[in-house]
Amino acid sequence: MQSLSGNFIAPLNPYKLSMILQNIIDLIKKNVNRGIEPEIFAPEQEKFGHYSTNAALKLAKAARGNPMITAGEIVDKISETAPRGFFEKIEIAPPGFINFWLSPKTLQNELKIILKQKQKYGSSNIKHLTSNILLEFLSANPTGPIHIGNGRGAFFGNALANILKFAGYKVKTEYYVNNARISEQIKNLGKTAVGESSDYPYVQSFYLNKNQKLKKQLSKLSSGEAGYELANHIQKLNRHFIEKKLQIKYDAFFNEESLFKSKEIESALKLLKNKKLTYEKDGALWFKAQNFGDSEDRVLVRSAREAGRAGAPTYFLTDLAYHINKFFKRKFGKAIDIWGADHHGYAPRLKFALKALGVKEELFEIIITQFVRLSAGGKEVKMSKRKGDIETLEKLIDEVGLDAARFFFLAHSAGSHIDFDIKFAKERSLKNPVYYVQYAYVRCGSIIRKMGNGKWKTGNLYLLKTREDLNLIRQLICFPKMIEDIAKNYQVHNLVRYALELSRAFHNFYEKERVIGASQDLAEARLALVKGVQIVLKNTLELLGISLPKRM
RNA sequence: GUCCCUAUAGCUCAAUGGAUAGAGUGUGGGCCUCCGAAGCCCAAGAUGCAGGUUCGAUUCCUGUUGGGGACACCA
Repeated sequence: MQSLSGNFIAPLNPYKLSMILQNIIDLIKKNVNRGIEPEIFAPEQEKFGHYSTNAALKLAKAARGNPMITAGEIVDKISETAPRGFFEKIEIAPPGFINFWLSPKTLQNELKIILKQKQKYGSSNIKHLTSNILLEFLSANPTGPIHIGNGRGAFFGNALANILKFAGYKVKTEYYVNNARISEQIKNLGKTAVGESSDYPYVQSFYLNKNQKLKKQLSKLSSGEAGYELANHIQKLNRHFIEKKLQIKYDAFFNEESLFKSKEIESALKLLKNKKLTYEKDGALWFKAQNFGDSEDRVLVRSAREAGRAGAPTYFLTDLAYHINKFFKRKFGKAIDIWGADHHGYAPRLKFALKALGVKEELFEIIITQFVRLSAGGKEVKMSKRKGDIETLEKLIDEVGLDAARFFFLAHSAGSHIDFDIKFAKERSLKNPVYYVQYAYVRCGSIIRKMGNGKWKTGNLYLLKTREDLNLIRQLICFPKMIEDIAKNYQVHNLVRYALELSRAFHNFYEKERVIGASQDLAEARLALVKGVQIVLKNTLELLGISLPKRM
């Protein structure tokens, strides 16, 4: 049986919860075999305390010991060295969990910190090692409107960027515009515009019929130029929609076409050739993807197999040049791409290529968002740009509202398929849980408004000791750890669930306890608590991009 | 055929290998002389199937069945 070594470093007053928890983790880690990460988490059930750790279970497993005995040792060590009065109770529960109850004093101290830090509560300004991140998301093709499926990437990317920045990372957001003149989709778009083909049948009804001037102008151009001009027109409309209606601002829009103007396509090719990663076959130039684990080699430059396209770069090459630009020209420390599931099969080759060029695997992450399956009254609706039956995101937002749409998309993990019934979207939007959260915020504001400004002191927080009081504080103080976790695991939907849980704790408090009408001392203390809830709800909703109504 | 995602309550979704699998919605029943009832409380209701690893599996592995998707010198 091993015993614990090392000391718990007690922080000075005022107690800082995050430091104490970190100390516990560090103490445990010192005593645990490498590769085992003990976890401290907020258990779902109240009776398991404010925080809980499985450290003893992990430690005992590694050492083949008895978890209950190991837990006892850990508890001895912690209670020996923790600041006096920090914990109310520490308990060991079978099969070996250690449950911590913070003392009312600790909880109340944390509330003081919330009131003091306000909009900064939960944020961090620690300089992270993998700072300077480029986050690319949405990047819808400029050949049509933003559709409902794009909504996932849009809201997810935007919220993730907010969270990463809040957590202290340096992040730039970017939108990649696939508008290269040489690409087949732009050419086909042009042919459709001048009436030489009908690859994009909705172009007439969506764009040209509404804009005769543009139609006339395009008809004078070659199909290639018409495609480029139309793509730029569509992109302009899409960007306007993204910025004005979705209220998503990007740091940059990057044009695919610019990679040709700057000759970065050629230099990317040169780089690959110099590293001997290419070969010629059947008149095309190939990347040796198999050498890096891909199932087959991939074409970089086309052969004359398709008339008129010999020597043209594939999308793979332009996309690779774009990522070379991210890493080597602009020198981002890390790139995160958010892609729709229809591109998932394409992810490996890009990863292999960047790996071949020396980019460490963990510095290039691709997050795949799964499909949104559309139905109408239970019947599935197929989205096909070609057929012209497009369900635009704009139409959806006009029907259900931006907040409800955002909340719905963000509530689901990126990797899960979601079903969306258009027919019931509006009806369901009235029951959208976003209103549950916003209503909690409105109730906070209502109490604060009624109490009036300036007439009350912060109050004696030690009077907050009912079940509802303490439970509410318990929810509040989870916020910083929540942010920290999401910045690492990108599980944005956890923040949505947190918003719901905090709101629930508040609604419960609201039903069972009084603020106005309590004795003056208690009313002051509860007012402070309500202000704390308002602060954390505001921080949460702002990160998610949900509006904060004063009245509903 | 190969590969990726997925299967949890009537429906839509949660659950970094942990404790009695949570919410919303729907269904049934309660709560406003009291800070806004867009709220609160109570009830019934679920891990596709078969094995394996583990003190412990919704989670990991194998097989199987069903759903979605990708397999271009399109993007």
